Amino acid sequence: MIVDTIGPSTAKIFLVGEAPGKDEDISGKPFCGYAGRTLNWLLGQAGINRNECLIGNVARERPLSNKISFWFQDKECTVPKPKMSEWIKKLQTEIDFYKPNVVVALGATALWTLTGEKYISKHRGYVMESTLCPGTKVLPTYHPQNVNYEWRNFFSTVMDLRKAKYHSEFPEIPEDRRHLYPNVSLKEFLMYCQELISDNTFEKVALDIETLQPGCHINIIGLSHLKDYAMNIALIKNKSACFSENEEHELWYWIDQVLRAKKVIMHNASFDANVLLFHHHILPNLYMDTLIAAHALWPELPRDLGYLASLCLDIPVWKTKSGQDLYLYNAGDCAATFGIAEFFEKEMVKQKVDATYRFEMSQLPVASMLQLNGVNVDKGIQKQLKSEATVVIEKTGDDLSKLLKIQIYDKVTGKSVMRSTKKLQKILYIDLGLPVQYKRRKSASDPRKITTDKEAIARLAILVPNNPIFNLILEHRKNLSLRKFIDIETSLESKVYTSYNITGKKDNKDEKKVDEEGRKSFGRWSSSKSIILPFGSGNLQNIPPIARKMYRAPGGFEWVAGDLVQAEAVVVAYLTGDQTLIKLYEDRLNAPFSEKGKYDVHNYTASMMYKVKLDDVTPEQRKVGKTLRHALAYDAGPAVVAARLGVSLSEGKHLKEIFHQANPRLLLWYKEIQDKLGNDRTLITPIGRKHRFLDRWSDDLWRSAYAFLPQSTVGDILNEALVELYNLCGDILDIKLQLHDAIYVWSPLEHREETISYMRSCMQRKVEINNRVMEIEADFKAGPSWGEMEDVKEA
DNA sequence: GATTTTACGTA
DNA sequence: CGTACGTAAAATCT
Repeated sequence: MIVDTIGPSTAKIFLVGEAPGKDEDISGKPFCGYAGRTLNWLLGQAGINRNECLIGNVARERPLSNKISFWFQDKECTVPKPKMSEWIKKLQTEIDFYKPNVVVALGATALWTLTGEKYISKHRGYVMESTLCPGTKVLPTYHPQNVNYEWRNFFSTVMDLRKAKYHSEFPEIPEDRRHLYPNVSLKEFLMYCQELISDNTFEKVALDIETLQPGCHINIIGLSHLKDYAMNIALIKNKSACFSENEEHELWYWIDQVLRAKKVIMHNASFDANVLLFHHHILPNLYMDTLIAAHALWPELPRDLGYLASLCLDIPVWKTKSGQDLYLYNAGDCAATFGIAEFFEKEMVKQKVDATYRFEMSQLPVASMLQLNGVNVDKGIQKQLKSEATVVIEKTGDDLSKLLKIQIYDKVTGKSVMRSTKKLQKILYIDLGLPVQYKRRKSASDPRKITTDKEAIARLAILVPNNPIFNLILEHRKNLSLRKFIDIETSLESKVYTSYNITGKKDNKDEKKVDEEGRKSFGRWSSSKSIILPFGSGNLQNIPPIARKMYRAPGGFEWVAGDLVQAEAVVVAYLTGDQTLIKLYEDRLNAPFSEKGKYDVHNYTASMMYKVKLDDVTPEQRKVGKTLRHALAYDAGPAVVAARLGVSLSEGKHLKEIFHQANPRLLLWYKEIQDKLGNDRTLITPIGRKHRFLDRWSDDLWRSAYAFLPQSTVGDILNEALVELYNLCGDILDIKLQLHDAIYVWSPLEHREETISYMRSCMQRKVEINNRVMEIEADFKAGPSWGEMEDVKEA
């Protein structure tokens, strides 16, 4: 059935979708099915009255199997079939006739039809001029059906529709008021700096640098003092310096003056400010990091400038030709950063996230210090560990070669077959005919995937007893993996470095993937390769214990670590209001060191589960208690419990049941979280950090939410401690690592007690949860290397 | 050569 | 159907 455009001829907004679906095909009306209901809801959120809009689709008939490509001649959907061409002309006529103030392109097909552009995620939120109807204003956003599939796009779509409502009041396409001065002369840039300094009406500047690899040498530096003004200058072109030493000296002098005199705004100061400090010894008067502000406001959303500008500003897309004119691109970034900062100042107060923002900003100095200081590697031990791993790899490889009668190593590349999933699948499941193992699925509706991961190999080892190959495979692969952590490049000072990311690293710079990847970012730091000092394995938060041995303290010093004991479990106890458990933790905290062993939460759990006295709990029962305490804080399934304990599925189910009987508050807490999510999809931690859960309403979302509160709370407590420790004794204590719930430092051998005392006073923080004051105990280890630390016994 | 998938390490 | 994170190499696509 033909589905034509409907709505009042006086409409200021014209909503254009893709093609009719099943319900539309039956009724002959656009957006009357599932997608239509979503559209109504989105419009409601944006304050738009559907009855006042023209609504239609590009295609007027339902395509075969609902695939829009049916109406195109090519897979890329850029060459329409004759029928489609007619419809496009019809749409053009309608727009020219009704003259709406704004046409909202819902989805990629409408975007392409109206503007000739592809990639909806790159263009959404940006006002464009229609190429189909020149002079007509187009605002692209996601198709409602996409919002049904990708719930995280709901927020962006509502923001876009709000912008559309604003733009529906007038027909004019806003002109680009930005004055961008890319690649100016030295004289012009110096004048700009000097004017900025002498004019006190401008108190803020935004800064953005571009750098060359390797080494992150600045080749472009840009400044902006207004949201529609930016200037930049080139320092390096074609690998050679643009200025003489004296000229460059003068340039940096004035940049330094500006960055001291003004409140400086950057997007990702962890990078820009660190490069300025590392290469030019400039310490800007940092006022706002828009990356951190975005994280405080919307931790669940992308944080790249292009995305943020689409939400906060009304400017044209400037990232489309990023490869072509780096100078224009940089100037656009500077101006956008300035504009976004203005928006964020107000929005953060409005959303009451300024405390979270200030807290994250306070973490920048210590994160910066940790990145630039690095961690020393003992080359001798590195070599020894590498050869030990190699011996195991070769031995297990040879044994496997003999047993399987195949060549384990590729003679040309030297690579092991055991790392190739495809080849190993063939060996195990086809050549040997072993039972095929599948990956544990996230949801029962997901497709089953064949796997040869270590869980699968371990299962095979049980299914096929007395076959040595499984252990050999596991041992072989484990050491291949371990060697990757050991065999790393260090700097000339034998150091490795990491970049600690306060907001997490995933920033989805890739426009095509912008709406795919999960963005959680619960407030814990992540650790990734430093591009300023690219030495080491990058992430220092996932080094295996054996590889930690090569990180040794220098003569006269030792590693000291403070660890928040069972931190997440303690937070869960306070959150669930489990009074017995809380008392146990409090008693343990207050007990003298020698008596702490009496207050063992896993013994207690086991005694409650098995209804036996504390003293009668067997080690086996304690293990069960420990496993369940951990797994069920995040609502693990019976299969996982069973697998972890090596028992049957029914036994796993039974254990879950008796655990919940013994800990009834946990299930109530789950329910409480679900109810809170039901209100506004938002949770707030005891520290005051907010997170919205935008994923599809499911067990998955709930489990993620259960994890959020304890994980984020512990992360924040530790970072509060880290900031305080750095501010208090950063000059006398050498802080080396942050591992989510632990802080590692180098301490002079003779000052161990003082070090621990400082660390304890910073780490054991009082936090109010449910009208009780929680304090998580810290315990301490010390030793010559990161991998050889022993508990510090205290009197 | 670029992108996606698989596996694996930590808290 | 624990969560979160980042990296490397293989597999796959263009």
